[in-house]
Amino acid sequence: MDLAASGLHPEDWANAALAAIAEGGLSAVAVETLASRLGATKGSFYWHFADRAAVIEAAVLAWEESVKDVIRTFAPVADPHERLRVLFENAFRRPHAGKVEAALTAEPPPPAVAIVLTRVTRRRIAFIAAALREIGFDAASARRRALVVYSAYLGTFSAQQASPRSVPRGRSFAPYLTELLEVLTTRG
Amino acid sequence: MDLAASGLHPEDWANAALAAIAEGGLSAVAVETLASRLGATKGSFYWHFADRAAVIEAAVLAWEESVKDVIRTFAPVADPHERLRVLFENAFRRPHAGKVEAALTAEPPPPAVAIVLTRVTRRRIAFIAAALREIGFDAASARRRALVVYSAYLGTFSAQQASPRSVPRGRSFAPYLTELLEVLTTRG
DNA sequence: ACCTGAACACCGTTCAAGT
DNA sequence: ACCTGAACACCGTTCAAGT
Repeated sequence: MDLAASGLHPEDWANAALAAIAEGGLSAVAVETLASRLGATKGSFYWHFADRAAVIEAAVLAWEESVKDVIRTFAPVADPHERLRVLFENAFRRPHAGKVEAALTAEPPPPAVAIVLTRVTRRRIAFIAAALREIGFDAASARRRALVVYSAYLGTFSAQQASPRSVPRGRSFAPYLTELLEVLTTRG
Repeated sequence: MDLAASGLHPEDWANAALAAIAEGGLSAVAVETLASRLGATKGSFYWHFADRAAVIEAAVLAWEESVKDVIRTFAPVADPHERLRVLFENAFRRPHAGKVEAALTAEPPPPAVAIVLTRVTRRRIAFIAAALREIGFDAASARRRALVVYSAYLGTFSAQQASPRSVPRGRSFAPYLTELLEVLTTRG
């Protein structure tokens, strides 16, 4: 395929930026790197975007769409326990799982990014809280537990990054996830 | 106090760098910013440190010492439930709680930083796991739960950063922490 | 409309010169 | 031993010029 074919679209830059964030964090979003990866020059980049911050915002919007897709995919699962399990199994299977979230929460983000990040976070917590209400928790404790579940989800990636050997991987991950969900979604 | 008094020590730079990380993430560690904050010049910085990475490493080592202090402070608490509660209450009270962890896990850190980060992570998980064993969990499930607890701890900061209004703050934080610890440290 | 390549600004880094 | 200030390199950004 001819990546350097004339006619690069903004989405091409945004996707390249999103991939860079997932692999190396925000600091990996370098205009020159993106350009050479797409077979273009820095000047071309500045035709499509005002600055580096703009392509990061576009990348984050693309990320939001992928999150919506995931939620749309798993929302139809009837059993709420099962719904949460497949949701998290899917999430943890991805090679760069949690990298975008980590990159965006590492330092105070620019306002445009913060807005998207907040939207995604609320949508996810609401999705988990809804499942917990179906399980039988009242609204208030469903919200509190949803936050614990989501925090444990985010934090597991951080812990994995911080000390890979401390976090179960591959074959031994399933029992860990089972216990995590059992503990957090069982009514006391 | 005369910050610009001649005789800046490496710890001065390291502490300034650690404060910068806590406030604005790794990208806030700018040699020129540190220098002007200490009333010195960039040239002075490069007398004490080989490069920017070196002061970041020194900052992370200072952070590790503060973590050790915290553990030393709370280790004597006899009741393991109480020990965990005061540990987390203390952690969440700090203004820049979780910022260093977030900054260091946002992207693959340089090897020297990764080593310290792993050390701190393992020490913390071991400390929590020990409390869970005292509570009555067997070694294997104490380790699994300790990881969930620590992940929830880290992730709560991320969620807070991502969507402040989604996370209880101030007066309403105590009940959230109570539920979190109750759920995670109660034997099924 | 879309892209190139050269130029400039900023900050990390070096270093000769000062005390 | 410790620091300054000027110089250089790198990457974000601009822009005149090309197709």
